[in-house]
Amino acid sequence: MDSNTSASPKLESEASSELKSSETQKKRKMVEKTVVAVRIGENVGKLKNEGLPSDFWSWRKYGQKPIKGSPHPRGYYKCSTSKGCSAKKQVERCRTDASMLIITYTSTHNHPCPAATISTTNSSQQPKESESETTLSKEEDQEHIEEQRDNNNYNNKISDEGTNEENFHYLQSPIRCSQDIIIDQEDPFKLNMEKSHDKIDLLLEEEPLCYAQLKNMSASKNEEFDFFDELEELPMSSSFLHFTRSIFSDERIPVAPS
DNA sequence: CGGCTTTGACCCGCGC
DNA sequence: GCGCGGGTCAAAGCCG
Repeated sequence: MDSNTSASPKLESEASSELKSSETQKKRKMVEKTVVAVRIGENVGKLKNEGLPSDFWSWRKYGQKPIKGSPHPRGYYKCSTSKGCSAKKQVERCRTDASMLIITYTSTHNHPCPAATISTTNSSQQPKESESETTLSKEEDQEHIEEQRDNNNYNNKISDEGTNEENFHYLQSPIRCSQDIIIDQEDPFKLNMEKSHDKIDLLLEEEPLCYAQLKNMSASKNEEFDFFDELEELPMSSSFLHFTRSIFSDERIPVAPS
């Protein structure tokens, strides 16, 4: 009887909403979250979404909301690569550092990475946005370096491996780093892809590595909150991993003057 | 014409 | 029980 609100145009959707709601509710508590911090810097405004890095997937914005305590609104994106894909991500700017993007991935893709597909088709050609393995070599190298640096400088990973069933692994924030991108992430997608596509594994070959490293670090999680202090946000439990060269691979900024 | 972004409204969970 | 904040939907407009 509470459906009294027939005045609402959403009544109809309510029915379907119900389903959705139920799922949403559940998800709200148990969703897999992957938090990625990305430094955008001058890329801002250059890229599609305010410098929002485009990963392997294509996303469609379905909402935006101002977040209390944050001067910047949070954008909500759904994976538009595949119709049935329930993967989502939230993009917001770091409260303390506007040049920092905090991307939170939720749910997993139920389809192979488009980049991978392309790769499979044209192993020598890669999508612009998704950096190519070839390029990866370089970036990978850098990333590794950065990662190591991270490991060295910050063995403070916040993760409580196991604190949440979500498998969050918190990494430190890059703000201090000289590099532009930093990330953290759990890799639900990866796992998914790995299972289905071998090639994808190639693209992400370094990810698992980082992951392992991170895991290692996590073992020595000590003053993880140190970097938290820097961010002062990200109260959510998540995992900081590294992410993507993909993002700015195109516009990435040279960090080390090798 | 199709897809994407924008924006306002609605719904739900959580804290007080 | 109420209010707040966050997340999602859907219509309208814009762009390629």
